[in-house]
Amino acid sequence: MARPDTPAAGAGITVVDGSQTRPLRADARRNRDRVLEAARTAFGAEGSDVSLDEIARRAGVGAGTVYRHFATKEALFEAVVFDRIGELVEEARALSDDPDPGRAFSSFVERLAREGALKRDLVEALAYDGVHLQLGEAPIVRALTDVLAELLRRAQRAGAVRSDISVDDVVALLTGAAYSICHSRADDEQTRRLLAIMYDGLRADRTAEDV
Amino acid sequence: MARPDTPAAGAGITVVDGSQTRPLRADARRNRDRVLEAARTAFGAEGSDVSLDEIARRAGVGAGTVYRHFATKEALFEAVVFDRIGELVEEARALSDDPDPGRAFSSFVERLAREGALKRDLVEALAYDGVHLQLGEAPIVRALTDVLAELLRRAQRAGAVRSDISVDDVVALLTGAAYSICHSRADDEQTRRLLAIMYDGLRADRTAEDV
DNA sequence: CAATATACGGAACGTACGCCCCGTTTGCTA
DNA sequence: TAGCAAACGGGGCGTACGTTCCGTATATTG
Repeated sequence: MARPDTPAAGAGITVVDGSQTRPLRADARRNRDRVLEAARTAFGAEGSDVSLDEIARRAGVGAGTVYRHFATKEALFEAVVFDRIGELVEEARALSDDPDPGRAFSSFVERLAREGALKRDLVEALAYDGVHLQLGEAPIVRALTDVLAELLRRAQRAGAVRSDISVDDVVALLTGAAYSICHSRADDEQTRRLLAIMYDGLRADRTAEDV
Repeated sequence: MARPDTPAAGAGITVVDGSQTRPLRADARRNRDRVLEAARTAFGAEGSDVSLDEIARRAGVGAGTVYRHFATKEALFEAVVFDRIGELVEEARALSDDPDPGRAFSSFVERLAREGALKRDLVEALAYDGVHLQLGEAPIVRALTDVLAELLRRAQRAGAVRSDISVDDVVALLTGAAYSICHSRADDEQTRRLLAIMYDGLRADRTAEDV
């Protein structure tokens, strides 16, 4: 992202929400969806440094239209990332009372890593949190952390995962795994191996005696 | 990096080498060293998107001076990264006939991960290879791969590291670990834990039966 | 110390990008 | 269908950055 020095003094622009005010006009609604979809694709494939003009072009709208729906490029990026995180949270919640906590944890770990490996924006958001963005405070991120913590705690209690690690460790590890997978253009076989290594490390019952 | 569309048609600029032609003038030599040192610090701490003007400023020279020694910003970046890789290769070679192959491998893995965690340029170079840069062909990178392969092979033969992984896997894993460590601003304790997890995964003698 | 090749600094150029403005178009309402 | 608020598009502004140019300064040589 570009870290603009001018903090984008928000003009009276229509913002994300949409409640309270009257519903969007039909074309506005349609264009907003198109922009979001184009942004999902672009940010997912190339990360946050796709230009806004490029996204507008792909969405088939003008740049001004994008700004009518999202106050800044960063707001658009956040909207995309929050969407993705929301989907993940939902999946994680569905797993959180699985009778096999070890399996529940491992399948979500794999899900998250694979999703990150495919969607650069996710990795960027998780990794650069606090540097370019400050999305750490967002409720949806909190929700992800919480549900992941729950999965981890249950897996640890069941003895499936080593007990000396925290949610932050898991997130850091997943971020790194996703990063390396998507940047090394790993094929399916290599992806499988990398995830296996990581997961073996996570469940090791011994504490680390060396390294 | 900025991926300039104009491929910087090299004017008759003094290039890295220095052999064959008469030695640099004293001030030129000094400035070149200053630039390299400033670039090491800047690229190491912030990655390749530090501006060239900023590097020149920190080195106490003008932008023109930088270009007299390095044809493009990318060339400067490469010079810094190659330097670092060269140092690592030297260290790896010193370990390559260690009587304990497992320890030799693990200590180099830790060394590389920690170095990457501290030097963003390294992670970037290793990860983005082929995307922004094409440093994969460089002899020094080849040398790193080779010596790492040797360390890995010996560790595997000694039964210290699982046998189903390749050098590429190790590099990808290390890149990811370094990335997550330096971006999550992990403290020493967390760094230790992440490396422990990774290394436990690497030495697991079982093959991955799940995930 | 004079002469000269070498190197220096920083102003200037071209480009890319985030963001805003405004004349024009379009969906909604009566 | 007429009138209007809402929305559109894309040209334009300011900035940042990579790179080049050139008038000036300095190390080197005899």
